[in-house]
Amino acid sequence: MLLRIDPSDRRPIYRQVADEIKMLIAGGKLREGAPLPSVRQLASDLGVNLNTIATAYRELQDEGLIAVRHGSGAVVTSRTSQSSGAELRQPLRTALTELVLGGLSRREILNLVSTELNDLTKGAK
Amino acid sequence: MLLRIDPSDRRPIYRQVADEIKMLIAGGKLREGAPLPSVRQLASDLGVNLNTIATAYRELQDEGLIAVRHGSGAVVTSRTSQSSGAELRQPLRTALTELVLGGLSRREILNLVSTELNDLTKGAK
Amino acid sequence: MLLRIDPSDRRPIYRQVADEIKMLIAGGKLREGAPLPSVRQLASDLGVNLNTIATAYRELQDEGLIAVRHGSGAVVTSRTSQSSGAELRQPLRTALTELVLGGLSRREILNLVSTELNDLTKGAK
Amino acid sequence: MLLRIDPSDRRPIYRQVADEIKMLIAGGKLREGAPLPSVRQLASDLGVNLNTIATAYRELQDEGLIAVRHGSGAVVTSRTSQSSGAELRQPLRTALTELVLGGLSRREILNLVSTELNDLTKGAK
DNA sequence: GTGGTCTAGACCACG
DNA sequence: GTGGTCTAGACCACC
Repeated sequence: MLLRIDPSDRRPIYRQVADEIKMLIAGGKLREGAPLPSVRQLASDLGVNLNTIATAYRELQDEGLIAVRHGSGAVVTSRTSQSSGAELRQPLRTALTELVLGGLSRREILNLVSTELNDLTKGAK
Repeated sequence: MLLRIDPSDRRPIYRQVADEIKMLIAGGKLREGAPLPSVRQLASDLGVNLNTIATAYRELQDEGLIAVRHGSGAVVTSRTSQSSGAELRQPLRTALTELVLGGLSRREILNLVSTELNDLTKGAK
Repeated sequence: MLLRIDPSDRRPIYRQVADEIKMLIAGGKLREGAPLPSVRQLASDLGVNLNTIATAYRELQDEGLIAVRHGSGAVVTSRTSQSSGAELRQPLRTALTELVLGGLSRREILNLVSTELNDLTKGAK
Repeated sequence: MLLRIDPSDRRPIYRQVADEIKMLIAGGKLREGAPLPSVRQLASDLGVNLNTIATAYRELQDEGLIAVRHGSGAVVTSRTSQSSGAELRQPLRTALTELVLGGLSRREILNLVSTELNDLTKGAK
């Protein structure tokens, strides 16, 4: 499992971890049933506390993306509940605003979105 | 200045305020030189603490979007410092990941992005 | 013995097994003296670890619902020790609280309880 | 805020706290907008760690029962999302099974449920 | 003042 | 082995 955390990122570590795993799932790199590394293993790999990873896994579990069982680790599940559209659009709006302020044209932004969507699924089996 | 804060939004209030002002600037509704309401005035309008608005203005100032002068209020400036590409792309990636997990197709996402970009500049003078 | 375990159920497997057997006993489908499958047999049927079933049987034994003898399997017994009222009421309270928060009226809840009690004994010989 | 935790209860402390607050909300003793004690205050009152209470509050927040904001504490909100019926019935079934095994008759159980529903709303303004 | 996050370390529950 | 919970204490973010 290749994950990287960035200390300069303003998101808390547990969320960075959860978000990266979400990307792997969204991109098809982690399919339903795929096992995730153990909390201890991943904590050791990333050099963070065990509880930090446990919090990340708990968030993913609450969103229905993984199933965690006591003696047998965590596996990817298909998402059962879907978020409402409104909740999904707010972060998109914020991200697009920053791009516009960054000087990108409408065309450049659409190209960037297209590129990012490709990257997301790049290398999926 | 029409701003609305949403208590159910998970972002802190100061960031909601900063983000909304950013959208107005990005959409051309607030152009260079346009005056912003005073910290005191805006705090009163929104019914929030003075420090909350001050923090929002400080963030905008740090990003080079507004200039704050003692005694003469704040005005919109053209952005001087450009963020690096990586910083701009990370929130976009997170937003797109959620859309993919929400079940939207590539085409639907591109349409949504297009719509949001239109909304951003809707009504700009 | 028809038992089903649900991976998406938050209860540990051993408790799901114990709870299902309890329902069979409470509903009269397993009467005093009825033999239970061996730990090995049930573990095999359900595809779970031997220890998991052993833990379930131990819990049932601790509550006086079954008697386990080396070499001769387990049989249902009449319960000898009665739990105190407080211990029985706490899970009921929690369950009712969730129903109320779920928006069910008092009448709807009483109907639901009645239905569940019927289901419990449905098909008992 | 009168809350009690029971060390002999098998539920973790954070869940006991969350469940008790849920009962107060379900019973109308804590209405929409009512402020909850601060994390530190409640932790001190109950003699448990600050993080334990924070976990309880986070669970309530995730269920949409309270809104927690950084500088201004937690307040009760109306629940927005409703759980599905299946999830609500499983704990009820388990609770009823224990009552049947405890020797209570159908009539006694219905009376007990009725009593508990009364207790839940007892004393609500 | 408020809550949020992280650490180190302990002990328990589960399979 | 696995994850879950709790503690004590630290530091940060928000209002």
